[in-house]
Amino acid sequence: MPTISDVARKAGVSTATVSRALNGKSSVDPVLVSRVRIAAEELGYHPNALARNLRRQETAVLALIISDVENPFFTSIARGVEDVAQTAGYSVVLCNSDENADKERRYIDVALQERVAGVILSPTGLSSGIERLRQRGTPVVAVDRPLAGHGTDQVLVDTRLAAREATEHLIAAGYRRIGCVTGPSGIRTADDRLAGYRDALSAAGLAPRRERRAAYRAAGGREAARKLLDAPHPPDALLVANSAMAIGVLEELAAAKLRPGRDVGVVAFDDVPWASLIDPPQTVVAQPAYEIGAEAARLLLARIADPARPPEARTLAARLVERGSSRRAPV
Amino acid sequence: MPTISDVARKAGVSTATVSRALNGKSSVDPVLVSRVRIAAEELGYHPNALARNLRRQETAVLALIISDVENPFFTSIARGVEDVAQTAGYSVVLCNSDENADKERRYIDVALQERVAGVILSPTGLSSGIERLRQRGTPVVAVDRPLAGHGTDQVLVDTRLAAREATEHLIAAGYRRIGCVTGPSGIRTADDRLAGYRDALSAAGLAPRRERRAAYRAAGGREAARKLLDAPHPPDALLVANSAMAIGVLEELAAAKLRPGRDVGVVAFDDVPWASLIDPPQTVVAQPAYEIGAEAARLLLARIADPARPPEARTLAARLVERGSSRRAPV
DNA sequence: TTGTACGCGTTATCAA
DNA sequence: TTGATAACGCGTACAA
Repeated sequence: MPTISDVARKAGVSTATVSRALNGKSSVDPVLVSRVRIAAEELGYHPNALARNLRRQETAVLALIISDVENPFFTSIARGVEDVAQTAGYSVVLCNSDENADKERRYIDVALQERVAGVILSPTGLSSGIERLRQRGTPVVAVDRPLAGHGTDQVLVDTRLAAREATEHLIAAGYRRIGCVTGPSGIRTADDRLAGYRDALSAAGLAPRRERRAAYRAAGGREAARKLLDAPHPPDALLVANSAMAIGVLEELAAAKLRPGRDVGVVAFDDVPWASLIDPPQTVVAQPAYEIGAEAARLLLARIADPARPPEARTLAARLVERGSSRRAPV
Repeated sequence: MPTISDVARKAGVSTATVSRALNGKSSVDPVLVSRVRIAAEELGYHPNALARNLRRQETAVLALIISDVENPFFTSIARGVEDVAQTAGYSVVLCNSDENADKERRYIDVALQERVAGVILSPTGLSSGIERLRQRGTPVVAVDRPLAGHGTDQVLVDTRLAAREATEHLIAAGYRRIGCVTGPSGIRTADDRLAGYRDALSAAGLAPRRERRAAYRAAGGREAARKLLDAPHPPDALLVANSAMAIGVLEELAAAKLRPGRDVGVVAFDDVPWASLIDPPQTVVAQPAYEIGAEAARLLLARIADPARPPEARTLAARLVERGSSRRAPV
């Protein structure tokens, strides 16, 4: 592990000159520059980022804290963030909070301790850790879910409206006993999608509601669907708030010999790659995940560059993609 | 951004005592400990990991460099790594090399500069960057694909054998014109799966081979499938080397009105969550992705603890999961 | 243009 | 048990 002074010694110059030569800041004699370059190369010298950042009081790394690495929605966001960050010379550290407030707090602590330049996160809940970021002045951008208290940059989707439109689409298709499978209370997207569902039902004068909450995972969807189907007046259609849950729901429907688009209408959030592959193809609410990530990264970089700029909240629109699962078979 | 000396001043002790109190190393007067704790809390003190690591000459972060964040196989690996690392007090930095040697090299550089404690990676190709890690003495574990030159810890899958068995399964089902859709030349898994396919064909005395390489993505699968299907004697079954490619292949088959398990047999690598959801359910080669990650993390931690221990290469087995897509309809 | 010397925030050594 | 102090490796005033 050669240091800058090893290089200096080998090149016959001072450490200051090595630093300047390698960073191309101040003007250095071209002859010395190449001597330094060669020495560094021969020694296999890699500048110590720890020391450099300690000295510079800044890091070129962004932390992205998402709630589920296995959810394609979030990995698409990650790609968006990465592409933008990359071109600006930043690295991205991906952290998986696993929809767990404790893990989220731990990762925020790590981000704080590592002195990352900024944080992008999809808040798990009320998110206590966030205040410490604010207090330390670390730039933060919330994605997918809003952060309580204003003054935060955010990139969200009008998910309540999207849920309402999806439900209205089911109503328009002729379904009348529409149910909703959503995530845990407290997770904003889960609450908003449920609210949108209720909006549509109320507007259409439909009752009663058939609602079920469960974990944002396949097992949760399976469980919720089973309970809904076992109830006295089971739903004839389902709005599912998350693609992982949709897997469980579809499994449960198959087990009950209920075919989507014929026996029961189904619309699920997120246009995953396999949505058009299943039979029948799945009607989905497509969220612009990649763009959310890219936009969040842009916002974060802008704030790092100018901490005083007014906070921005961008809301992107989702798009209903109609496929076979929400059709209603002729009676 | 309060420092350790702010805390020391406020608690009326030396910085050394603060350090000791907060790290619980040496024995400190309990009274002082609580005074320090309170002072730190009130100040909102977060130790500067940069300074700490610079001093300690070590970091508690692992870098995981994978070739595709959007591939469920790799995100499962990530979870395995994370779970093991977490319990050992390490954080995991996830990097997406995107099957791109340049990006891989850049991330290896970052890992080197940030002085991470160790690296787990799925090598993109010949991987030149790796030597610099070795040379610097940074522990490395290869996953999914081997690293040229011995002396590296590795966690692999006997993917050639798995491909052979999958092909034999198709043969046993009655298919005779079996084709193979695999990834780019140079990516070891792509090469090995192709080799396994050839093994089976040779052993059964079947010819000619119907092979096609393309990018490990849906578009690649689509393109490969189309070319194979357009050929003079199109295949009656397909072995697909990757789940992303499988999406493209299935789309292409649907477009050609070819139904898996009836018109054409299909086996694909990786038991993705939706494999049993499509119609017919997809026969897959299930790789123990989570376990690969967990094992790699264990190996890495062991090497960090003891750099002198002999390198280990673990090979895990894949499992063929028979479902509908590889059945052969009665003639 | 180059070199000397200090400080970034910690932890570890050594005395007290 | 505690405190003063020297590193860790780098960037950058300041002086030459």
